[in-house]
Amino acid sequence: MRQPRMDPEVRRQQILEAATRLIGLHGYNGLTIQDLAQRCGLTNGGLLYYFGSKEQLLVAILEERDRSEAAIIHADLEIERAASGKANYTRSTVLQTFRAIVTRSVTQPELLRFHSVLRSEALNREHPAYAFFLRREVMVLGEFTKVLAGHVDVPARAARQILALIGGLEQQWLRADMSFDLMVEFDEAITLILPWAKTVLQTDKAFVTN
Amino acid sequence: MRQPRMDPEVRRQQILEAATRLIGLHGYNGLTIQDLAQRCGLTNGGLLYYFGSKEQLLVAILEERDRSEAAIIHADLEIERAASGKANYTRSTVLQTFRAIVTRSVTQPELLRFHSVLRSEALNREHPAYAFFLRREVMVLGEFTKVLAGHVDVPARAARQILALIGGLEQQWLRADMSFDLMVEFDEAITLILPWAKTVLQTDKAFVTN
Amino acid sequence: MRQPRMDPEVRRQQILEAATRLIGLHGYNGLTIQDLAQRCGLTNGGLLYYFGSKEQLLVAILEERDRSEAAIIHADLEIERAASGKANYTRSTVLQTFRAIVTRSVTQPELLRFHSVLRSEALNREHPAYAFFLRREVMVLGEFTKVLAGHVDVPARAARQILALIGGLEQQWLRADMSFDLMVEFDEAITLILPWAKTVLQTDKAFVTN
Amino acid sequence: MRQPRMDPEVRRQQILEAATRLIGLHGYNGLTIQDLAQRCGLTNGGLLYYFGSKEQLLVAILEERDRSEAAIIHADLEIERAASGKANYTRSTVLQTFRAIVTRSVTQPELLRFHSVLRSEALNREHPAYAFFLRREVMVLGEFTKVLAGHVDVPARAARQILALIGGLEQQWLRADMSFDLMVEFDEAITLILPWAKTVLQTDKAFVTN
DNA sequence: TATGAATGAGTTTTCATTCAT
DNA sequence: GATGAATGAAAACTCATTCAT
Repeated sequence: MRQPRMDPEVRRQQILEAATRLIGLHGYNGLTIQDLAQRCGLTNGGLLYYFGSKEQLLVAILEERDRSEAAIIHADLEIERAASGKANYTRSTVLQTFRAIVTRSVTQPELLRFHSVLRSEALNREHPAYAFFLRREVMVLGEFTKVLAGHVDVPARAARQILALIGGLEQQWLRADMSFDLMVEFDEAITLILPWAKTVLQTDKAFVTN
Repeated sequence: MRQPRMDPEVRRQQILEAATRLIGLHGYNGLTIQDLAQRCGLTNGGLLYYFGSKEQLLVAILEERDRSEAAIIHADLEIERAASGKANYTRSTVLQTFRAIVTRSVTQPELLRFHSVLRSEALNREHPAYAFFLRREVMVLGEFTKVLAGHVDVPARAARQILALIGGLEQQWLRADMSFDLMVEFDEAITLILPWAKTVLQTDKAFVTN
Repeated sequence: MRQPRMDPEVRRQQILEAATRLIGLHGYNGLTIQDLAQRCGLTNGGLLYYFGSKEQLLVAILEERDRSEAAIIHADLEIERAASGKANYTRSTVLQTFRAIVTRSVTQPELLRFHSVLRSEALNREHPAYAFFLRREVMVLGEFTKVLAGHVDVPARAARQILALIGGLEQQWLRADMSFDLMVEFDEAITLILPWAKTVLQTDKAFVTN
Repeated sequence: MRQPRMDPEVRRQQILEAATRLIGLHGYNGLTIQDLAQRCGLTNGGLLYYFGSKEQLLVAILEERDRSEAAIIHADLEIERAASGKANYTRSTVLQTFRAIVTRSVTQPELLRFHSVLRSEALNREHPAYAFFLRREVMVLGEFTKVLAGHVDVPARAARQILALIGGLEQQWLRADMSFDLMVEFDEAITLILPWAKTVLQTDKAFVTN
């Protein structure tokens, strides 16, 4: 027993993080338990002790993501609207909803890589993450649509467009080795759909700065 | 010798097509020579007789794609501009350039799947298709930029946006099992960037109909 | 500590019983510590705390069997003969000796399964139960031979035959999912070797009934 | 490629034989592909090339057995009876039917070991050979019953007894390391059920000798 | 009395590849 | 122009066992 026995919760997190990174590099199919275990400093069996199987490991990652993401975003929005008492969200909130997603991608490119790669791999109905990403896409589109209510002509369509823009720009950003400013490009792009975005952005920034 | 000895070129094409389909389903990592060979009605060795190795097979597919795609698009454009004698492309041509891509995706969803899946898998520098897709993205963005000259404020940026929109909408379309009209969604989306698109479309259609 | 800390002796018995059942199903090779531990509601390590190793667990089961079986049979017989003062056993005792074995199998089919399966698996010299079953077969044949003295021409041969019949019928009974009356079949079979068996049986029964 | 490429049919037979021997020693659960492959002078994969999986290997063995056994016995019997024109078999044939089985066991102890061990292991409904041995036992009992018609009071019962005797004696023989004469013991035992057996045996032998 | 993390060896199976025929 | 036997490496997973706590 060479491995200096770690706090199990810490170890779990360590594994999840390493797995997320590796899937971001090679996809789920390209991930090998052996490689992952080695990078975590344990044996094959030692790793599977935590998650039982490769697929369950994936599920664990996705669940973790779900917890830390969708829930939070949704909750934030609800609170804001409840507080305001109005039917629709403010322009600032709408913009922040979308920008928050991109901000996260910029600050955590490994997570972005993970999503970008796995999401495409999971286009196949038999992929273990297929259902997850299908469900999630429906949910995100729904959420976007709600958020956009009152701000565009056809909210569902705009939701599609924004989601497409985010995903598409992110992928270009990764392929270009993050050599352009994703945030700037997104801000420009969102202006196509929400023409008032630029003004709001400047106002918000001014507000923050002062 | 069960296999009724086929014309080698036909056989090659058959293999390439089957491989394209399978990569569209499982990615390059998920593709197995065994599976592919079986579906082509020949043995492992028989298949490798044609392509030497799995990676060379991938290269062959990509080369084939290159030939049948970029070349054609580019050539068409050049011809058009040369004929017109002007510096910029006509609105109709610009629109057709982008629509042609989407049209191809709609009419050949298996090719779309192949690109969608492989493009993401190839985000990794070590992936055998990494260089291909990097090169290609640069080229496409360049082409788009040129085409957009004189039609938008910042052509390079619009190129980015259009490419992102196409890729993003395509992926949504695949995940939704092609249950919405991709062409319509694209036409709506392109209007955000090229406000005159709708008019041109109607005119063109009228022209075609009459 | 989920397990409600049990009386260690009770726990030991619980483990032995579960192990007996599982070996009856999958043999010793097919038994896994993991499975056994789970069914006993404790962990791998917890189980091995009791028996040290898989092989020692098997030994423990066999010892337990030895204690509760051969010993008892043998003792009963000795008492009977000592009491009677004669050199040979009475017909009733002879018959009861063999019937007792079958009765046990009928009333405890899980034990029968255990013996049936393990006995065959242990035909291999390297099997951890090889010596046990070899010793035991010699002993049983010897016991049978002694018991049969004066009742058949060649007691050792009859012992062989009876042992074969019991084992063979038992296995048929198990394979047929206990769908015929093993006791009846045995009583009929034993009559081939001990022609007076039927009469004795009827007399004994009459005696019991009245 | 160290292995001097063998005639595939010969290789198949070699594998089947080695597998039969190993299963006779360790059972199906105790058989490992690795061990088997090594003894055949091939790698794991090389072996599985022939049979696909461990279970399919077992199936192949059982099918081979079926072909070379039941079929032959049955055919022989039918021919004999058809030739004689009578409803029942002759005493000599009846006896030969049973003796043939034992003879085979004596001359091919590895086959006997295989059957003895696997038959018990396969008492479990989930064992891959369960169905095979169930079907086979039903068939054998049926065959025996037919053969015994006209020669004993209750043919089905006698069939049971004979099958039990054969199986039981065989197992004793194996455990005793073949140190007694199984054929003799069987001939003595069958006399219990077919009292004329001894006479027939002597007559047959005399006939053969003269 | 156990648990629970971890090992090391081994399991079946898969895969890309090779090469004699 | 292919087949078909075989390899070698690696895949995911299992298992008996160990040992600090």
